[in-house]
Amino acid sequence: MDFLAGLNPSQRAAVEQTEGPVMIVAGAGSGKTRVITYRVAHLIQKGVDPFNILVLTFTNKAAKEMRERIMKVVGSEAKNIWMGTFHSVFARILRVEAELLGYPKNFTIYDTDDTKSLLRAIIKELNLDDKLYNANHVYGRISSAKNNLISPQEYNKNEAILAEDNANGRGQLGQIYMTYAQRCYRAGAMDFDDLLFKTNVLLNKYPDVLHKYQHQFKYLMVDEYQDTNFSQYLIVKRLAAVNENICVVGDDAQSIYAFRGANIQNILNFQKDYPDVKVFKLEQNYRSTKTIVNAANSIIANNKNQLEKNVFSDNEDGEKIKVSRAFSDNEEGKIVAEAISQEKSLKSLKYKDFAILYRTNAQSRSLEEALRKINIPYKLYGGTSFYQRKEIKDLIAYFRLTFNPNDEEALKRVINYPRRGIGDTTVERIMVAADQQQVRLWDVVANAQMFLDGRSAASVSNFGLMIQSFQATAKTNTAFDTAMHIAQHSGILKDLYEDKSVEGLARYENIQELLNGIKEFSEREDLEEKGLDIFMQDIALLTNDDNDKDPNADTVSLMTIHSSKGLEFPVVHIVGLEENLFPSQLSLNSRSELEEERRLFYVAVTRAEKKLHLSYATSRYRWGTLNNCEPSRFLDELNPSCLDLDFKPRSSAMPDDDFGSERVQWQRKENSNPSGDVFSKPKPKVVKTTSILPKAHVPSPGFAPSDTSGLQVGMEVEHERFGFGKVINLEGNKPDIKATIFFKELGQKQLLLKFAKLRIVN
DNA sequence: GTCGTCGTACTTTTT
DNA sequence: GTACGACGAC
Repeated sequence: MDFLAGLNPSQRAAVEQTEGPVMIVAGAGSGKTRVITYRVAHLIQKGVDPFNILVLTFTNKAAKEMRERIMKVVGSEAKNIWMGTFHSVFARILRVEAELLGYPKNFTIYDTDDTKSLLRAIIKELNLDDKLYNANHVYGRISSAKNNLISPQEYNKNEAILAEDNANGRGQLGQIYMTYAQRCYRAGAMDFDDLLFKTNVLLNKYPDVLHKYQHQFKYLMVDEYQDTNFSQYLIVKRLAAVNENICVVGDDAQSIYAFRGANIQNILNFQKDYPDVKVFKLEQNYRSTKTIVNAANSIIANNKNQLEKNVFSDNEDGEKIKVSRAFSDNEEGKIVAEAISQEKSLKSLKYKDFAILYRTNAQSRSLEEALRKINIPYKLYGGTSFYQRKEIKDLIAYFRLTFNPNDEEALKRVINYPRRGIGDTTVERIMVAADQQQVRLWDVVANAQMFLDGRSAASVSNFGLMIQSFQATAKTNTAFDTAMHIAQHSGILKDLYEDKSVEGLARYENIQELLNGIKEFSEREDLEEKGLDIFMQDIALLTNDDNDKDPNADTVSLMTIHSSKGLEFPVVHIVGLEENLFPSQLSLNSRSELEEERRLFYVAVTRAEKKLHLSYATSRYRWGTLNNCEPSRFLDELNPSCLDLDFKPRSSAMPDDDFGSERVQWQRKENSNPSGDVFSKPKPKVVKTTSILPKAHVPSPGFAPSDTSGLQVGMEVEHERFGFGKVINLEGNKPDIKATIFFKELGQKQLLLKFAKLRIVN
């Protein structure tokens, strides 16, 4: 157990507390992965059978890395741990139990594209306005229903939901949801949310099944618990109900997936669910410099709903955070690229020590161009992953159809690709026939002569025979041989081969690559079953980084902040710090959404080990047009003593020269932080300000001080001169209550309530 | 039934 | 500026 010696006291305590409910609140960079790894290793060394351990992670990559690290400590035993994402682990369980729920073991997993395409079809069939019933919107609505375990039947009985839909003029949503669920069922398909929803159904409806898994998983661990939704929460709660050996790990400050149903309350309320929970806080950040940790703390202090913790660093102070201003998105790219080039040679770093993080994928373009221009190698993470490419999905659709001929989305995708004379009209007829005769699409295809006539019957029939021949091939051949056979006989390989354009060539190569991947799978020695059906099982759950050809290549990393979670880099550039971009325009409607954006910024900042660069542009192309941009409010929230600005005031003293060298000053630069307290901000000098930063506050019309006796932490107030701010602390007794208020424009100030003239905003 | 052009919506994040 | 779906011509 010598590995325990390398842990600090709180890490070690968390590792050694193996029994009962445990919550580990792990600040950014506090060695969370280490703790989970060692905790699992410790369990195994104590004699717990790895088959009895279930570890749920947020990404496939995290699971893979963790397994490898555990393997280094306890050896190959680690292979037997149940470890993976919620989706992959419960997909695996659902395949075993599928028939109880009326699904085939080979059920298809519909990805987002399949789901949307099916929804579009349903909306069309129901003769609904596809603008009002936008597929994205409908999907979101159904997804959130499922994540809250609301079935179609319950949806259609729920007065509140129906009233809301009706009020929005979308009274048919319940009908769409119902139809969608039926069609998925008929197709033997589950979407992402179904994997969790149906698991809940399974565990709820079949006590013996629940009992089986409760006793199988004697020890549960959930990573990134702050990002779990209600559906996931309930699965965990049910599974843990017998042994209560449940350990959740997370950081409320890094909860960034509420937009897709994650519920931050899951972690905030864990102590209520398990009153005898042992809580461990990992507060020492080993990753970043003091400057970076302090900056991160100053950001997150603006959020109110938090678990109390004090993240600190014993590392060196490090360099200040460089803030750059560009006049356009392209210039921003240039600034970043040049900064990387310079810093690399100055500090003898490698390209892979650098990461560029942005809010939206669309921002990558200008950065890529700038990097290419000065020959900096880079790697783009995220974006369209390998498995989302059209040609890959086409071939996979044939595979899907082979193992699940009822998979209607796959059928529609390839029934006329490559072209075989089965046009929209014929497909339409097949669907109508299936509806009228109450049979599945595949039944119509397989018996085309019974339902269709003449020419189209022949081509559809031939298509059906081809799929049946694939099924026969699959029965007796390895994954690779089957895949190759299908690629050839479907005509896909030929079709792509004949396309001699650059894109066509790339598509052909992608298919080759998929086939190579399947070949490798076929040759694996650690698997008992190597059929193509096994290879196919998790394919819808694989994402971008699964196809990382050369993880050690020396390249700069480009990715969204969301996908950077869990990673770290010596030097990080966060770009596009502009209002309406970061924070996103769509998040400005509510406090909770804005707080999520702020946590996102916190995540971004805490990726950096040594040096952080921030940048924004004053204009940027969006939707093909040039837009003016304001700097992000998040810049104002950073502790100014951590910053190093590359621009000076655009005040009267300094005439504008040109865009590039136009200098603006951040007024707080010079006089920062006399007290040394990272949160206290200096009294502002009254400076003639620019369009960018603090304006002298003009009180709202009719400004009048409120009665502040009922003032509480979290309230928003307006001060006659200091402007708007939020109460972050109250101390002392009446009448000498002292309020700590974080002013939007000026930062943190302490005021005696009996003197301050404050108007309570809300 | 197929191919091409035009119009629209997209830009939040992903299992 | 792109990508996809709708619609019309052949």
